[in-house]
Amino acid sequence: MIESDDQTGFIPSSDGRIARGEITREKVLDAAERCFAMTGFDAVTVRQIAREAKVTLGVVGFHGGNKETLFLTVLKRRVETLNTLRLERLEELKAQSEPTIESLISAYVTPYLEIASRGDPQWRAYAMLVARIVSDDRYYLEMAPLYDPVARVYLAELAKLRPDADPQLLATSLTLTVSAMISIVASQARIAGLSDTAAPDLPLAYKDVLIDFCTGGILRALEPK
Amino acid sequence: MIESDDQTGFIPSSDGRIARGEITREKVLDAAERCFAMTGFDAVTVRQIAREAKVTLGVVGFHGGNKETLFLTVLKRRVETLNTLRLERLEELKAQSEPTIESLISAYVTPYLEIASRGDPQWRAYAMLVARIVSDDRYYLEMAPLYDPVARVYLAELAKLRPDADPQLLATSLTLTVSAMISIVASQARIAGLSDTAAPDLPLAYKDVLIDFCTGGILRALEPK
DNA sequence: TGACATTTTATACAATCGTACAGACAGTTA
DNA sequence: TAACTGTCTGTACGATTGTATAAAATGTCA
Repeated sequence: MIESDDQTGFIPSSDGRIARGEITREKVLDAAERCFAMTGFDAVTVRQIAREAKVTLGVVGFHGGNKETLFLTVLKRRVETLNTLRLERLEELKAQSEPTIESLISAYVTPYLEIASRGDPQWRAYAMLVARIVSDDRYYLEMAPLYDPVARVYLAELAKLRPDADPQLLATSLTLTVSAMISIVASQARIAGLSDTAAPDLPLAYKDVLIDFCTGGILRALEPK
Repeated sequence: MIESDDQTGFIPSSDGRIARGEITREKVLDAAERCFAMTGFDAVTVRQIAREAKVTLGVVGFHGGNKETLFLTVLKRRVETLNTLRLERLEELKAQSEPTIESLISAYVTPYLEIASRGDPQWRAYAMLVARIVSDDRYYLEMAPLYDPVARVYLAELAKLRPDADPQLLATSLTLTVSAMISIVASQARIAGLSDTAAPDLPLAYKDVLIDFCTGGILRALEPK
């Protein structure tokens, strides 16, 4: 049904070092990323992914393995990038001046919003996928070792600013911040629905509200009674 | 395999007006509620629901209809109750004194936390199910007419308190509040994971932090720059 | 009692699922 | 060229899916 695309069978042998299937592999991972982001793990069919990637069924298995393996591969593929962005922002922050709660929140939140707002639909899909799995405890055990370390770094910075604050209160505050951040990307339909005017669709447009909301929230939550 | 239970075939014919299958119907809906809450729509099997309800496969279809119909029935079954609770709280509030942002947030958030903290595992399951669908735009169109009207009532109250605030800012603030509330129930594993101490598992225990966080957040988000 | 409506059982069905694999194909190396 | 490795196609498999339905069971009512 679908005509063979331009690059079918093309191999970048100029270098000779790039494995022949590397391009196909990425097509598969990209397609899987889009599919999983759209409807979640269970609703997605391996055949759907194949169709989306414009490859045959067997290729998905060849490059992606198990459906579950494929899912985890997709998730882990970009974790490093996001984590690095967050840590870099933090370092810049600390190099310039003393961090504040607001600037910490900004440093944590901005990379994710930027990723979700990029032109690249692939990064946007990844952002939605993250939103999907973060709000589901089923995946927590699998995902915790990937994301929590960076969260703990930020948690430590918050603790430096509020040495007397209850650690559990700090953890809760950060979790609430994360879920607020996530909902900017995941619940855009609801935001647009409750505003009667057409709401902007780029997550970055909500950056200031989000940062204000989370900063104000943390400040008040940590305030000694 | 499973022995016939105590009440198999029992009919409350004392009244005679209660349909014979009403008990079975509720067993099916309850089981479906628990299953859908646990893993979401797509991962659940009609046969799983039947097993959970301790009825045969056909009974699920007889009382619940389609899998999708069953899902919607389960969702709609308790909406009225939750909405009423929220509106009652609001009325009490307005009767006593002038509402504040904090008291409004409390009135909106508390019923949900209480429902999720009840001993009744069924209500708890419903709370988790709501958390699942709220954070998924796939269900928004179906759910908006059920939940949004009450949200709009609260939105109007907020607007009364801050007449000059941008309506879109108000809508965003409320959405962030909702997602924070939801995450208290849905992301308990993550909260517990980031706190190193064992965190309490009753959502109501987080009521104060949540209200502080959301009020502080809204106050700062609405603050004129 | 016997006709009746409702509920439950048991089974069947086509469709689709994830996975596996033999063979065709392509490009590299000897 | 021939052997070889990595990639891809096509198809097949058993398992499981959602749904439908005939027949049995159950309780009601005349």
